[in-house]
Formats: sequence, C-alpha cells, structure tokens
Amino acid sequence: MTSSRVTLADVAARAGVSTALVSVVMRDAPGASAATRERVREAAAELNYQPDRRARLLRSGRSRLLGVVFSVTDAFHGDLVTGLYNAAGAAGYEVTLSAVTPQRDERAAVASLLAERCEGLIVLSLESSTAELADLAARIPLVVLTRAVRSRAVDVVRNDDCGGLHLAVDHLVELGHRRIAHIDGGRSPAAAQRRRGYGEAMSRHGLDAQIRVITGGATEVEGAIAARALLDDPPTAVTVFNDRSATGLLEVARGAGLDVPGDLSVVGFDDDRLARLGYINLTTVGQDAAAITASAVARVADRIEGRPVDQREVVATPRLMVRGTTGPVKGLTSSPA
Amino acid sequence: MTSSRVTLADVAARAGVSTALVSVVMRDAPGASAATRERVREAAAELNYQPDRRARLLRSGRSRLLGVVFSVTDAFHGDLVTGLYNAAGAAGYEVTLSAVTPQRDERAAVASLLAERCEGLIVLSLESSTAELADLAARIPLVVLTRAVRSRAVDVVRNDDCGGLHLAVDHLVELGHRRIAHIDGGRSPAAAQRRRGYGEAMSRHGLDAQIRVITGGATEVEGAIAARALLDDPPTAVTVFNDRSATGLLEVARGAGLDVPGDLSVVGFDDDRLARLGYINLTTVGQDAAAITASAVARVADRIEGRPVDQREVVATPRLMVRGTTGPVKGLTSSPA
DNA sequence: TTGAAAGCGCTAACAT
DNA sequence: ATGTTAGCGCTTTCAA
Repeated sequence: MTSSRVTLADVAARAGVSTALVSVVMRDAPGASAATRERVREAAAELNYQPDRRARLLRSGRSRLLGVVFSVTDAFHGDLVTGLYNAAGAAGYEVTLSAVTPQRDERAAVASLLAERCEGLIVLSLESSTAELADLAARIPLVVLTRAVRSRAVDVVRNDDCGGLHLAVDHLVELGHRRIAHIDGGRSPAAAQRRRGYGEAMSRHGLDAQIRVITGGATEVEGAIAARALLDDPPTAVTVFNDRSATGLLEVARGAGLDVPGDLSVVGFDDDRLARLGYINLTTVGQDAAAITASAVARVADRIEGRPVDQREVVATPRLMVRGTTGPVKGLTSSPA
Repeated sequence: MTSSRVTLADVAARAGVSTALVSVVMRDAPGASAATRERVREAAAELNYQPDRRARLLRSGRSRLLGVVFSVTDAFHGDLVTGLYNAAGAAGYEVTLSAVTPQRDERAAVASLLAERCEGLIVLSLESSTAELADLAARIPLVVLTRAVRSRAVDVVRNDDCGGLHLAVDHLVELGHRRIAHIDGGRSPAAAQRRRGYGEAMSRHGLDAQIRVITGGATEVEGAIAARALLDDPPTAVTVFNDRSATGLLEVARGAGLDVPGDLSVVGFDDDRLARLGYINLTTVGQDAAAITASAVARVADRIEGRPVDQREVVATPRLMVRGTTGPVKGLTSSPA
C-alpha cells in the first residue's frame, strides 16, 4: 500500500550498479554510458522511484528553492503565483508556497518557509512592518511585491500606479472627456500614487482636477457612496481607485438611470476577476503580473547568486484594458458637422 | 548577510552541551533539566537558529507533511486551504501547497508533492481522470475534495449538494413561496445533485417542480440568459445552481424592473466572495469549509496511520446563509386580514 | 539528565 | 565509465 520507500539503493541494486551512478543518471549529469543510463532508468521506472528532494537538497547544500508568501483571499495573488511558477521554473528554481489565512499570519508563513531552507523569499502584500521586513531582508534574500516599502534595505517590485492613472486619463481625454473625476482609495500607499498620477495627467492636459475624495478604502460600498456624491453634478467620466470600488459605483450609477458609458465613462484599476466578468466588463488599468513576477524572480536570484543589484525598486508598466465602460463623450459622436 | 547556516552543532557548542540534548530541547521532548533547557533556548535565540525541517524529517523517517493541490483561480479553494491549515495543525501535521495554474497542471502539482515526500495528499477539484486518481491512491494516502469520484478506490469528502437544495427550498416555502423555479447548472456532477435535491424537496412539499434547464454551465452569462427566459412568466422565487449564475440573474432581473426580494426571491449556492459583497448580498447555500477540511485531514491521517476506514465517502452538511435576496411572498406580509 | 555514535537518502570527492 | 567513501543536519538508540 504505502510504497514511496524506494530509494536510490533499491534502484542501484535492481540495475546492478552503484548508487553514485544512479544519482548521476537521475540528475542527467555527465559520466554514465548510454547503456547504463537506459538500464538505470528502466529500473527506476519499474520501482516507481521518486527522488527524495529533501535528502538531495540536504546533501547538495543548495536548495534552489524560492519561498512565496501569498494571501488566499486576494484574487490578484493567484495571477502572481502563476507568474512566479513560470519565472522560477525558467530560472532553474523551485517554488514553495506558504499561505496567509485569517488564522495564519505573515510571521507564521515566513517562519515555515525559513524552516524549509528556502534560498530566497518573495512576499506578496504585507502586514509586516517595514522594520520586520528589513530584519528579514538582512537574513535572507527577499523581494517584496505589490507594495512600496519605506526602507532602502528591502528590494521591491511594484506596479507603476502613478503611470497607470496617466494611461486612464489619456484614454478618457482621447475620447473627448474634459470633466473627469477621480474616486480616491483612502490612505494606502497605492491610493496616494494613483491620486498623484491622476493629478499629473489632468494638469498635463490642462484640465481641472476635480478629485472626489472618499476616505476609508477600496470596497464596493465605498464606490457606491462615491457614486451618490457624484450624482448631483456628474462628470462625464471617472477614474476609480480600484475595480471593487468601481463595481459598486457602476451599480449605483446604473441604478440611478445613468447610461454607462453613454452618460458616464468609468475606468477601474487592477483588472481583477470581477472586471473581466462579461456583465461588468470594466475598462481598467491592468497590472502586468508576468513582468512583475519575472522581475521578482530575477531580482531574488541576483541576490542569491551574489550578483550586484543596481536599484532596490523595480517598477512595472501597467496596461490599459479597454472594455465596455468607456466611450466617447455624448454629443461628440453625434456631431458630424 | 546570508546566515541561516546555523546548525544544531553551533547551538550545542554555544550552550556547552551535546547536539542530542539540543535536539531534545528543540522538540520539547522529555529528558532535559529545566536549567539546560533555558540555556539551550537562549543560545538558539542568540544565534537565530532555525531547525532544518528537511534534515529533521529525513532522519525521523516520517514527514508529517500533507500535500495539498489547489487551484489559484478558484475563490472557494482559498477557504478550503485556510481550513486545511487549521485542521492539519490541530492534528499535528504540516501542510505544503502545490498550485494548479494555467501553465501547471495537476500532474505536475502532484509530482512536486511526491518529491517532497508528503505522507498524504489532499487534492481540491480535479482535471485528473478517475483512473489516474485510483493509481495515485494506490501509491499514497489520498483524499479528493469538492467532487465526486466514480471509484471505490478513492476517498472523497464532498458537500451534500442535494441536501443544500432541500435547505433552500424549505426556506422559500417557509416564506410562503409556492412557485419556485430552479436554474440548472448543466452536466457537472454537482449540478445533477442540486437538481435532484430541488426535485425531492419540491415533491416533499407537494409542489410542482418547474425546473428551468439552462444547459452549459455555471457562469454569470448563463444566469443572465436564464433570467430572460424567466421574465415572461416569473415565479416568485428561484434557486440557482451557483452564486455566479445567480449574480448574472440578479443583474438582469433588477434591470428589468423586478424588485428583489419583493417580486422575486433568489437563492444561490456556494457562498462565494461575490455573494457576501454588500451590494449583492445573496442568500445562498454555503459549503462548510471547516467541516470538509476537518474530515479530509482526519481521513488522510487515518490512512497514514493505518487506522481502519469505514466509508470511502464523507458528505458534509451545508448551511443556508440567509441574506438580502429572499423575503416573504408579496401580499403575504401585507394581508393582516 | 546527558553524551557518543549511527544513519536517514542523497551527492560530491576521490579512487579505480 | 564506474565504485568507494564521507558527510549534509538532524533524530535516535544506547551507554554513561
């Protein structure tokens, strides 16, 4: 019943060779004749041999293992984990996951990874304080994703949130919008970046920035509240802190009889699962998960292998995903004169 | 820079004792004086010692490690992973995660876990065929979650989908509904179970089962289509295959001017993130992730530890989450006569 | 209560 | 091309 007790020695005995030779064959290392290789592989297959990664890594000193801390509740983390597997595989590293759950905090997740002797850590999102991160970074190569860290001692890879709002505003201006509001996301670092990007882009176009500040956060409810505030004197377009908030706003705006995008164009941020749903179909600023994860793996590999690193922070370029909630300003298309 | 090279021997040297004793202390095993314990702990802390789990497990033969295969794209898997960490911890097991992504299939995820020498596997959802699962189950203790498996050779823990629809229908009947439709979810095993539960419950109440069959699946779009079909002659309530579909249905129903729950009560299934959103606030049948995961861990532990197992399939009891999309039948509350 | 020694499954030197 | 030996960091007899 419980096999998996097959070891190198078993394979060696069956193939009639030494364990060292089996090791060579299993690792595709040079130093074995084709005939032997064949025989060893056959024996291994017959015995259903699985190399024991732990023993292998214990002996060889290096683990080539990257620990990834992520949160099970965050949809975008799924995209990042996907990218990390790809990037790590390409770079010759394995990935081991450690989840943050409501009952398992970041500290626990990190400790578990440390006990597995990862060579480097990639941490998504974060409860940890800057000080904790700096401590950790002093112990092991570390890259923090998706958030800014106020420390010159920690490597960070993050999205260019500021640039993302430039994209959003440019898109709306191109469609003829001039009265564009921004629904703010509260006091997270990301919200500040996005607010700034909005302001910069508006000035660049010589437009008045009518920032609607909704303090407190990033949820559907807050988007809905913002929408109500907007209804008195609606702009022709809004950029919203994130997709969740934008979804709440859409809900209220449509409920109040506004046509989207006829009366109001809406741009979100994140390109999360919600935004892609057919019936929401939100135009939004997408983070480039593939680029972010590739940078993260490259960076942590540089640290592990002792290569010099020129900058602590890598900023990824976002992409505008044009969908159904943005359109030309009313009257613009219907004025062929 | 790169520490983490601290070993038991280092701690032993610093504390002035043998490595065996340090091992005892680190494992909280009996056989060391309080004074020694104190001294060893101090030394370990000073050196920032992290036990090497690999070496530990290699030596002790057992790994007490449970491998979990899950999908990064499925929100409910997040809940299950959360529960698995809790249950495994309580049972004295560690959890190691292996994700299925668009570029990493179940086979790869399982192979990686096997190489880590997990003692048991818990696999969520599944692309694998029944035959593959049966093969795997012959090699290592295995429990499959969230789906039925047509094989007497595989342990399964799943939700009582049929019973869930009994709950939903009972709730609606209690609110005075008699004309209740069911939006079907296509040809998955789960859809069949839910359809059956609906039919059974309706007969039990002596009601006519007006099943609206929408073939093809489980998405918002399909819910929306079903809603349109319903609009000609709407029932007073519907049970819907899942929350995603129910969300699409809500969208269309409200867009058509129906008041929910005034004109139409809606019950979903899954209690996924969407359902809990304030502005959707869907009454739904929740799967008991805690119970499912506890059963799964208990079952796999039984197998690992060689305890007899009486049944291959464990069925968890779902729970009705009453929220804002169900209410009394119109006229019933306003007829105090 | 404490220490010495063996060995988990594997890889890396070094021999042959 | 192949085998022998040693030892990764830890736990586990067994002896003191």
